[in-house]
Amino acid sequence: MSVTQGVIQEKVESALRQALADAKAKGLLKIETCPGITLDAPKRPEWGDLANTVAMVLATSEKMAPQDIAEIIVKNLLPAHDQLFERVNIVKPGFINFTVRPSVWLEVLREIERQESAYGTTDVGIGKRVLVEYVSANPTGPLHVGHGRGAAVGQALAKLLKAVGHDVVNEYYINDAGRQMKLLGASVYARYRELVGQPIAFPEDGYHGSYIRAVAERIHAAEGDRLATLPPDQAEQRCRELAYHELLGLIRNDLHAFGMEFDSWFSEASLISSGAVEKAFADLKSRDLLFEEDGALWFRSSKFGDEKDRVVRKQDGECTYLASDIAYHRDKLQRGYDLLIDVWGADHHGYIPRMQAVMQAYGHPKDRLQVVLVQLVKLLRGGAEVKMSKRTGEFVTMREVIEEVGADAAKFYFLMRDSKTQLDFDLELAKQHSSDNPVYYVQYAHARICSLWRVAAARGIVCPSALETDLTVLTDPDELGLIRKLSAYPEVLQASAVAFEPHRVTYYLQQLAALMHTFYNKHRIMPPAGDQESGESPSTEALSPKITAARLVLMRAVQQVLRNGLSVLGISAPEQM
RNA sequence: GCGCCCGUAGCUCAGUCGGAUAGAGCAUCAGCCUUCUAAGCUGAGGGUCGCUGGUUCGAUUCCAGCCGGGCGCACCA
Repeated sequence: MSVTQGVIQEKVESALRQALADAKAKGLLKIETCPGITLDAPKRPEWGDLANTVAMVLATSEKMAPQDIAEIIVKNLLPAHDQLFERVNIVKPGFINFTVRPSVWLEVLREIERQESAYGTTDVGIGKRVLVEYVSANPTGPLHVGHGRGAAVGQALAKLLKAVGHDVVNEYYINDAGRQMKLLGASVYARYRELVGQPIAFPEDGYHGSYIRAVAERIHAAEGDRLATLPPDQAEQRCRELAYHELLGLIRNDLHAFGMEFDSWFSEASLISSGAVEKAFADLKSRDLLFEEDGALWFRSSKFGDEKDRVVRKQDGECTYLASDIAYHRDKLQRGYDLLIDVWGADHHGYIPRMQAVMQAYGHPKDRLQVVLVQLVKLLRGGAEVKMSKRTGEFVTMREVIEEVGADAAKFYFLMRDSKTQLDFDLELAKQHSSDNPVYYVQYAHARICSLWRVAAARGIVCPSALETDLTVLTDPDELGLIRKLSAYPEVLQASAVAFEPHRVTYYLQQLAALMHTFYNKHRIMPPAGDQESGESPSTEALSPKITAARLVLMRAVQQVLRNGLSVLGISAPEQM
C-alpha cells in the first residue's frame, strides 16, 4: 500500500499502475498480486525526481530479470510519457527513475496556494474518533521537564492525527485519589505543624520539595493556626484539599503557558464516587475475568497475554491504581472512541500488556489502545549535565525551562528526536539566537520571507496569484529542489501521523528551512533597491519581472508550508525576529 | 534470570514494511556581508551502520545468538 499523497506522486503512481495493468492485459506480465508502489526521491538528484522498485519486487514472482520487467513497464508507460515525464530510465539492478517535467512540478505551487493552511492534510482518517491522553501528572507538585516532553509529544500527536482527518480529543487524567494524595495531605500538614510550632514526624515517603513548604505557608496565611486545633485526620484532609486545588491550578497555569489546551480533564476520584470502578468490576466478573484469591481481588489479565494476573483490590480492601485505570479505560471505550492513545513515560512500558488486556477483556482488539512512550530528558547547560533528583524534590520544573528558553524552543527540542529515545536538551543552545539553534533556524526562514513582503510592499511590488503567473521561468536546480521538497510535505505529514512520530515533521522543517536559506542567499528575488527595472544580481543572474513574480510565488508557498508544519507541532511562525 | 527499548561520523541524532556511492546538525579546518534580516551561506576532512552467523540477486534495515547501555519485572503509582 502506498502512502503517496503529493500531487505529482499521485500522477506518477497512477501512470505506473496503468502501465502495469496494460502490460498484464497484453500478457506481458502475470502480476498475480498487485505490488505496492512506492515512489521515493532518489539519493542523488541526477538520478531523477522519483525512483521506483516494482520491477525488482516483481522479479521473483514473474521469474524474470528485474531489468526486463522494467523494460516492459516503461514501454507501456509511453502514452503518459510525453505530458508527465522528461525522462524515464532504467538503472542497474532494476530501478525505474522518473524525471518529471519541470512544468508539472510547478503545479505544486498552485496546489499550495489553493489549499493554504490545509495543504498537507488528508482525510484518510475520516470519521475515526481518537482520544489522546497525555501529561496526566499527579497533582502533587509542579510539572517537571519530563512532563514537558510528554506534553509536547501528546499535543503534536493530537494535531497530527487531526491533520490526517481524525476527530481528536485531548484529555488529561487527574490522579486525585489514592495513596499519593494522602501523602500530599500528610506532607503539607506536617509542614503546617512546623509553622505553628507544633512539629510532628514527617511522613515516610512524603513529598520533600520546597513547594510543599510554600503551600503550607499559604494555607497558614489563609487559615491561621485554626487547623492545629482540629483532629489530625480532619486537618490533614483539609490540607490535602487545599494543596490539591493549589497544585492542580499550578499545573493548569504551566500547561497554559506552554500553549496546551486540553478539551477534557478527567478525574480519577469521580470514577470511584460514581461507582464506575464497581461497575467495571461487575462487568469483568460477568465475563469471568475477576476472581478472589488470598483475600485479594484479581484481574485475569494473563488470559490476554499479560505475564501474570494482577491485583485490583488488596487484602486490606484498598483498590490498586490498576482498578481506576481499568474503569477509566472502560469509560473511554464506552465514550465510543475508535482509537485510544496514551502517552506515558517510558519507565511504565511494563504496564502496556495489562492495559491492552483491558481492551480485550471488554471485547475490543488490543491495538485499540496504542501507547506512545516518552523517554527521559537529560538537561544540559553548556554541555554539563544539570542534576536532578525527584526523591529529594530537587528537579528543574517545566515552567523554569519555558521561562528560560521560551515555549517554542522547548517544544521544538522536545520534538526533535524520536520520543522513545533519550533526549539531550541543552538550555544554553535552546535559547541561543543563531543558526546553531534549529528552532531559530526554522522560524527565521519564515520570518525572512515575511520580511520580503514588507520590502515588496514598500516598493509597490505585489506577489501575484500562482494561477496568473508564468512559473515556467523557475528552472534553477535550487528552485526545483525547493518545489520538490514542498511536494513531499503531505507524505511526511501522513507518515509521521501513522507512525505516531512527530519528530519526522521537525526534521523535515529543518531540511526545508535549509533549502530556503540556501536559495535566499544565492538568488535575489526582487531587483536591488534603486534598480527597479530588470537588472543584474550579484551572481550575474538576469532578474526579469517575470522571474521576480515566479520567485515571489515560490516564497509564498515555502512560507505556507513552514507555517503549516510549525503549526502542527504547536510552534509559532513569527513574522519578524 | 525474563521482558521491552536503544547501539549509525569525535558529539547529538535522522534514515530502515530489504535496494543504487549510508545522511543532517554540532564540533574541527578553509572561505563568504556596500544587497530582500550574516539570527545567514559555501567548501573540506571524518563511517568495519555494536559483533558473529543466517535468509536473499541484494541486509544498516528481516531472523538467531552474543556484547554494551537504559528501563521494567509489587497486594507502589
